[in-house]
Amino acid sequence: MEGLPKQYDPHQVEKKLYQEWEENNYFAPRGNGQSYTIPMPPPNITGELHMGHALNNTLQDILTRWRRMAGDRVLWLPGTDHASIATEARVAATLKEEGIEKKELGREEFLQRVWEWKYKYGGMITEQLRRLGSSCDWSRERFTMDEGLNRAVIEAFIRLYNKELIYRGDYIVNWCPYCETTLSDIEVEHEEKDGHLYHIRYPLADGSGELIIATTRPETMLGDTAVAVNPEDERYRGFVGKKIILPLLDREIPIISDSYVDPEFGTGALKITPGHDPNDFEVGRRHDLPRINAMDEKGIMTEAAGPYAGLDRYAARKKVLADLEEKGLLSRVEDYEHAVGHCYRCDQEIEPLVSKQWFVKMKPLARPAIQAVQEGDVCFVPERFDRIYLQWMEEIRDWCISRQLWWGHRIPVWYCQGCEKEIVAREEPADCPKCGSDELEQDPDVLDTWFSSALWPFSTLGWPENTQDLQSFFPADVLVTARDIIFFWVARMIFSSLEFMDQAPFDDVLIHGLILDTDGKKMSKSMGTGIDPLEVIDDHGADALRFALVNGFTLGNDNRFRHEKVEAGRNFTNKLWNAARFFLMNLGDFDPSGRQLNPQDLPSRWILSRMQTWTEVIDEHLKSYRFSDYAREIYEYIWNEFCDWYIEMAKPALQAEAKSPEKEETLTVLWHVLGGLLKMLHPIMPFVSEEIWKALPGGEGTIMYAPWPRPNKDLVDREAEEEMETLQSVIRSIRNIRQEMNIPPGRKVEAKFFLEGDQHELLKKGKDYLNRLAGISEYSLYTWEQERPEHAVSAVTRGIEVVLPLAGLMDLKEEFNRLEKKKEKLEQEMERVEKQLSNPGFVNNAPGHLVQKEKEKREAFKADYELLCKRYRQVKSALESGK
RNA sequence: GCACCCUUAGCUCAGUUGGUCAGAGUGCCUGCUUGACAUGCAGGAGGUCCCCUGUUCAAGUCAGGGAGGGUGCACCA
Repeated sequence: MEGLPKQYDPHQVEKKLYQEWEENNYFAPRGNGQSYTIPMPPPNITGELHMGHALNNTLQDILTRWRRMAGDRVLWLPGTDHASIATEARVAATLKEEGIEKKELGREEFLQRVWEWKYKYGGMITEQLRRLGSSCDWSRERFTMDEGLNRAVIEAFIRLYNKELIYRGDYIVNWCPYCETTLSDIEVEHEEKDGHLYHIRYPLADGSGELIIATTRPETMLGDTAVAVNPEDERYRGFVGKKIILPLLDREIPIISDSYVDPEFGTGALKITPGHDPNDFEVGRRHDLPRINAMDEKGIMTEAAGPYAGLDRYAARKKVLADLEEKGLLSRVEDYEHAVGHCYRCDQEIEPLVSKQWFVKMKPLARPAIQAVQEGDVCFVPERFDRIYLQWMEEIRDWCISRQLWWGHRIPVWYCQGCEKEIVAREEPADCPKCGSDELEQDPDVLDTWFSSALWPFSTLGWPENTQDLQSFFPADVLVTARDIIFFWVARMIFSSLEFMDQAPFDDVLIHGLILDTDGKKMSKSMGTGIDPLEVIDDHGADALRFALVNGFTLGNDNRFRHEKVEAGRNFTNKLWNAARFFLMNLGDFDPSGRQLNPQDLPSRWILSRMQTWTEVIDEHLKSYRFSDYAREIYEYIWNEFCDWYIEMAKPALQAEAKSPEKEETLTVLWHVLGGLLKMLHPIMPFVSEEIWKALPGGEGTIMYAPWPRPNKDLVDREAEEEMETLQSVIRSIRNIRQEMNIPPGRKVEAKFFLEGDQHELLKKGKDYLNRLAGISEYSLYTWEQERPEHAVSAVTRGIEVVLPLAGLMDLKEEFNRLEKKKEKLEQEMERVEKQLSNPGFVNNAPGHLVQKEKEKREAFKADYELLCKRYRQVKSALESGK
């Protein structure tokens, strides 16, 4: 084993281990423990692994590996999402580069190409997830467009349709003229834009005057069918019912009154364009106004726009303004900042447009979904996200689900060309059930991608079939996802699951924030500020990346990515690697497996006792999803307790050449503790923990199924912990003195300890450790009362006065100053304790154990203080007499 | 406009239900080729926990107000 390299090299390890895990099918659920399910948020097939994915999947993997070791029958179910718009746009763009237009290719041929593209590139991200170490069950991998999921989508559509929760109708929708499809409300992103508010004169038909209306979008006036004023508005009361001339087109339109109009805004007169504004659409419905589509699907003005027909919307705006100006109808232009909707995929301005679309009626579905969260069937972690969810759910509007795209689940509706009957069916019907015509045409549109994602927690398990998997693994235990997807996905899964499964899809929803760049900005591919997780893995290994992503972050908050954190993670893997190396180098032919733990020496009693605390603490953190605490704590146990203290203290016993009971016991304890630490580390650092595990005696098989450590009360040893703390404190005091006195590390010194009788034994036991860790060659023990040497440096801790006689090496004056500082500090602390204890409010109201604690503290301080003062006086008088 | 988050050491951030909570990593300073590890070891310096006012025996921690930074939702054209 001495062949182990001095530095841990993840490249040698990660690929090999992952392959082994996957080949052995370790990721699939096994055993007959209780089931534990996590549905993986399916990344888009167009996607490449970014830091968000890396964080998201690290968290899921931690839970998965932890529960698996704890004995659960764990299913972490992976897959990918077909992402209609993104994929269609991507493939269309690729074709365009070859000089092929999507429309020329035709639907069937185009879809053929998309599938080809999917097979070629769609698996890329799943390969990348493997590099991260994700232990999801690839044998159950699903794709939102695979056959089973398609069945689920059609079933869902039909059931909702039959309950009249899906309907088709003419409504105003969000339209992206670039993608040429509708978008749901949440797919529109509002951005504040500097624009203008144009005040336009509309002359009255009877020539008796004019009204001035204000608009940010003058080109839409071409579709105006009314001007509205508030019924309460005195200024315009006489105008209601009159006709007004729409400038440029000279169309006569009515002046109506509607309380929607805000008299305070602009001039108080509002142009009404039911065809191109959602609010105006509603006004139009109330007043039975005609709807004019002045703009088409590409944002080009239609025939209805008269002379402006054929212009695109931006050109039309310019021309409309120029013409108004020329005619003197533009009364005023003011700067105005307003929110403009943009397509979340292509970032083009969206256009409100009236068209015939399919919608899901949301109110009846939202009600139980609200209840589920209110009643705690679904818990958001952190809790505050339930308010965000509820607020959205309570104000939800109907969901437009049809998309004018080819790539996606085709809407299972056929229209009879003979009698116009609408036929909803699982399979293509042969003829119309009403009129018998066989001329049927399927709706050309596909469904919103999120319609299929909404079914993910159960469609992936076989629904609508009542499969074994569905019975075993539904509902899921946890969903881990990013904040920006709560509405798109989480909300929709909840109401879909309640509707189709009659149950919430998962118990807990973990919401994590974004990984920001070093400057605290959102990482952006186009800006080049993204950091590629794969590069980080190449440089430092997946374990280091995982650790960096989890350590020091709070669930739900954004977190800056820093290279230093990855380096810290890498250093940690290396530290552990070398601790293991040390153990293996000392192992010889010793086989610790099967040996009883019966620790006699102090460090062993101590570390085993500490380990019982670790196992409890770590488990608690994981149970409460405190990933950061888990990472920090395991780091601390390994580095600061196991490596810094236990290994160092184990060295004397191990250095004995011959086999000895001490040596064997120490090896047994080292083996046991190291194994336990590896297991507790495994969820977050799966590779290095497995690699070391395999090198340990008895480490056959995989750490993935090594039993999760449980606390053993018999090994808890408070006395050992107390004694160890004292010993550590003494060693630290000596190190401190040595450093301050510039004693070279190699130089051994002599010490005198002044202490109470019951501590003599401890110091005697500590001989080897004091020698090794504090450089104390010889020492002698005295009682508190005995005489101290004058020319010496001293420190007091835990009732022990450490005295290093350093005549010649020290300056008495300096020592005096040192003591004075220590004395002052101790006085301050004593004062604080004294104040607490003399406060009747505290003594009477605080819990008893806290009062007790303060009292004990007071006693301990007092003892130390007396020692310190005695020494202080001695040095002081020595100084004075020396003058 | 409404809601939420953040403000703690030079930097990046932890601090569960109020009671050693003033922490970690990194950076900085001082020593160290100590036979696991210089991706390391040892020691050290660094903070009005944004400000104000309350509640309490006790407040980074709770309440109210304010300042600065960020995000989401909704928009009156």
